[in-house]
Amino acid sequence: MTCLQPPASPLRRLRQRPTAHDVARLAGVSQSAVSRAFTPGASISDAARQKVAQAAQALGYRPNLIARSLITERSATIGIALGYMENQFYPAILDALAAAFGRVGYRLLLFTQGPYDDTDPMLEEVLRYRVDAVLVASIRLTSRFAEECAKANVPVVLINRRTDTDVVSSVTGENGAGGGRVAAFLAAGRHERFAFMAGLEDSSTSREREEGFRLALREGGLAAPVRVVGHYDAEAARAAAASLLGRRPRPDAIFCANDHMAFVTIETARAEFGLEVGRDVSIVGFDDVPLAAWPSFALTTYSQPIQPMVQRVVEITLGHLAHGGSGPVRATVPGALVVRSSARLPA
Amino acid sequence: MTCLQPPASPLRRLRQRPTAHDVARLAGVSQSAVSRAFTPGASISDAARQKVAQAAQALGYRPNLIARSLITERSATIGIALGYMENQFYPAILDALAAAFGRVGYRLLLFTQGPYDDTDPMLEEVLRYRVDAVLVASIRLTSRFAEECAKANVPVVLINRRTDTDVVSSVTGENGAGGGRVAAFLAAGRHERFAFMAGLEDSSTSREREEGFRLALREGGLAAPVRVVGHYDAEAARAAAASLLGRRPRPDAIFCANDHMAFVTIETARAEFGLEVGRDVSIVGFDDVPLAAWPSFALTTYSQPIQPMVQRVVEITLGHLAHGGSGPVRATVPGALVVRSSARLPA
DNA sequence: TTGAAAGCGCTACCAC
DNA sequence: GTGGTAGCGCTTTCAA
Repeated sequence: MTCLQPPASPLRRLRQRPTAHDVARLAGVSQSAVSRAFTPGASISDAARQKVAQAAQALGYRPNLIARSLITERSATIGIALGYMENQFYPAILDALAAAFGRVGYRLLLFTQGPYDDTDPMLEEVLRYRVDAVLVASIRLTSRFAEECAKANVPVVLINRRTDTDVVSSVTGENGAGGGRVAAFLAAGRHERFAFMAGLEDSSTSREREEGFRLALREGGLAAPVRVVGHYDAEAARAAAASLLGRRPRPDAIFCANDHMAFVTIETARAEFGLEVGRDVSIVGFDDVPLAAWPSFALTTYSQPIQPMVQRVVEITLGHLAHGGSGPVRATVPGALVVRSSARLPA
Repeated sequence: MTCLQPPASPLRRLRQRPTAHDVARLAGVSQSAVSRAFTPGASISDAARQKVAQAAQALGYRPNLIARSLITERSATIGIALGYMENQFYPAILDALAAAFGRVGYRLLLFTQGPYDDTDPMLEEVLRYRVDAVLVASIRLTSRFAEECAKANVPVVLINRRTDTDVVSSVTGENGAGGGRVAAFLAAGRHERFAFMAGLEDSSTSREREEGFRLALREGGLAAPVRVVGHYDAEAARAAAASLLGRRPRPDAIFCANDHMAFVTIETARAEFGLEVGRDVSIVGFDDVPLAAWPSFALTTYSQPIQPMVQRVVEITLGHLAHGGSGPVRATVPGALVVRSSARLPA
């Protein structure tokens, strides 16, 4: 009895996944035809497409996107560098980004801070994976990162962050204007002793919000705010809030650089100082994450609307992908002051 | 003057990324040597490695992981199907998974519910991308999903979910035991009118927690709980909580199938019914997400510790990847009752 | 230790 | 509309 198994070709490992060749053989067409059958808009007859579909079905064939990527030089994959999931803003935007990019045929490949001390090894990784673009949210990036990506011709879009120089695209909320609007609202509420809780010192977002806040206070002839730093971190924010609330005289209006720190400040005011938020002290945030609307917080905050931001990110990314040479775009998405009850209302 | 540019090879598009060939030429070695220089543990002399490293540096060369994957049949990528980011448990576990898999050389490719009505088109996608394994958290999966992945020889690990049959690996918390422990605690606190808020009807997690809860109540000779369904969703949970709290007599102990619904129930009890949680009504959750520890909620809950769960997921996944044929593993990670003040304490 | 050569599964191009 | 063929950038033999 002769052996019926085909002689294993030299390099062939125990392969079980059917290839386009297998499908072609079964369908009685060429391998090119199989490729065309799986390429929308390719020139192929209905009959051929039908036969291929049937054979593929029978074999459980699925086109290998890895092989396709090798040729097309497009991986249909977008790298996203992200961390700080404790802040509800980031899970929310991640979810929306994955959905929006999914709709136009891209998947997100996640890069968290991971085991690196520094972001640069992550940069190596992200570029080796040949992602079509890189999104950066909530992570400090070295200037080398943007340079290397530019050199490798991989577009970068920053989310909720900017660089000082205009070299890379970004989508942010109305940081300066929002900070100013918060100041005006608190001033109208007859507050007198202002405070600002910064995020990270090198965060453009925190800086811009602070500048807008300070500027509007100054223009209103009001006292400059006391300043503490919460590092966007729950523990640090708690300490910062405690130092602020322990001062005499106590500030009567605290503007936190994001909602996450504002929640911590509210918790601290209540639990450690026995204050009633919105009466004894006013606390305002920035972002308008879902939690802000919950009655326990009822946080007055300046919104950064997720959907419009994601929309801009997608547009800008696809724009870069389409006409590679286009310059960076710095988009600002309008928000609005959402008035709830964590800050005293104007009379 | 002769043209110094090399004649463009037929298929060559405007390529700018240097390849191993380019590096080899500059370093004066073979392309194989370049490959070996970037393969840990390959047999290559220090001198050669040095020359290659230098040339690679000069050219800005990065190995193309796509090309490597085509040969090795490993993409170093793990698909993760996930949604429901509003529940803090999922961002937290995603973050931890990305870090843990990053440490062993894998990236996560994100698949959200996306534009699909049904999860099956997502299945197609995930398998075309040739991910090495699939993680499923918080998404209903059709039984076809697991079958197809098995057929394609792609291991699947469910997180915080199980299938009824033993066909696929899973990592869950102590759902049954936890539900029982909650019942015992509430019984010891002299509660009398129990209620259970279920998640999704077809969620194994919710069912197991409920069974454990009911069983322990029955064994303690206590009344069976009233039952409502919150669908793991904030709006549905609010309605369910309202219906529960509007009953006469009102339940004095509500066990919610997860923390997220417990928070909503607390909010509803306070804002809509003016109740003091922990005195007028006891509310218990399941998960112990970070928010549960905040003073405003101080939620008594049964924990599902993130790190040990992630550790098990990584172990099981790597196990499947190493010896492909191994059967499914159903791991349970121990938790503990975390007593705070949202439920009346035993006397 | 090294280089030549084959080939992973597919797309792109070319004649027909 | 179709099949043949070259080749994407790499890993993996194999012989030297």
